[in-house]
Amino acid sequence: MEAFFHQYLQFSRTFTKKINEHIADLDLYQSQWSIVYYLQKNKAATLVEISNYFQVEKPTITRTVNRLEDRQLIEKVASADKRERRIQLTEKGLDVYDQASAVIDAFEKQLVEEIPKDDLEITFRTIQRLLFKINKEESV
Amino acid sequence: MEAFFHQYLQFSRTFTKKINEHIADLDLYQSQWSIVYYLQKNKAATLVEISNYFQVEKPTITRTVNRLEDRQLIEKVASADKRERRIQLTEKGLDVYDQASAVIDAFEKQLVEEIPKDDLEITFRTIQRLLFKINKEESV
DNA sequence: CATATATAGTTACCTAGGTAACTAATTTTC
DNA sequence: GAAAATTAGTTACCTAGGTAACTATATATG
Repeated sequence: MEAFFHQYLQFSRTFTKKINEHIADLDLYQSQWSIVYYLQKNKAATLVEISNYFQVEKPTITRTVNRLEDRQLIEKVASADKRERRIQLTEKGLDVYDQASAVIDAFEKQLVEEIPKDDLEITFRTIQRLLFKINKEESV
Repeated sequence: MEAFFHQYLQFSRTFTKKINEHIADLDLYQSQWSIVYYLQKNKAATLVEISNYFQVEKPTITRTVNRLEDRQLIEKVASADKRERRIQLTEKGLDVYDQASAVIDAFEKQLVEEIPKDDLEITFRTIQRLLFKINKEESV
């Protein structure tokens, strides 16, 4: 079973690295892209919503969002709750989304193109089950 | 297809986090564990051998190996080639291996126990194919 | 054999994940 | 309605991935 998880992490590292290479022209990184992607799909969101969606801790999200804000890819949205930091894509952010989206879609499609649909579905479902199981684990 | 890779990375993050929690008592981290594991299986190795095996860049390996050396879990092995830094586990390192190995084996087994063997095999093979494909990608 | 090239490893610095401890605002509870 | 508890986000600092540029040694080549 060691080999299974070893290989799993191997692909994860390589995949992230390649995504980074593909969007380097846009001065974007994979983790930044994932937030841009989320904001395009969800229009506006708080940091906690993003944190929950990706199951990534808040400080990590804070930092990445700050970088997107520095680059003016996102902007603040008014909110009744003063604790919240609600954000959305700017015009520039949408533009970057469009460009990155094309590159990444092509990359991902090309990656899976020769793999049988059934195998991909089983793989997806298996990872889903692993994810469900690992999330049920009590925190040690 | 976005969902596929999104979920893939999700599990990867959570898995690493849980491994870290499980071996925190041993003052070990997942990446340190992976090198300890490699050295137990391969007796002695150079940093380049480790770097190639995990497909992780040399500076990352240097740093992690330094931490293992600081903790006296590894030691230098004589080498004819003066450029090389050949290392192996110390007694203490072997002891930590035994302890971590037990914890991690149990964790991984429990994670996959309810998943059909066939599904795991297909998943393994599919990731293997993805890995092969992504490694063939010319560097952008 | 002297020079050029390749290889092993390190240093400096970037992004990205984590935890712990904190502030400020909101919600619950008494 | 005041005090307590919860929630949103930040700061500081840890490990872990990356690239670029470097040193030192070993190997190839003319």
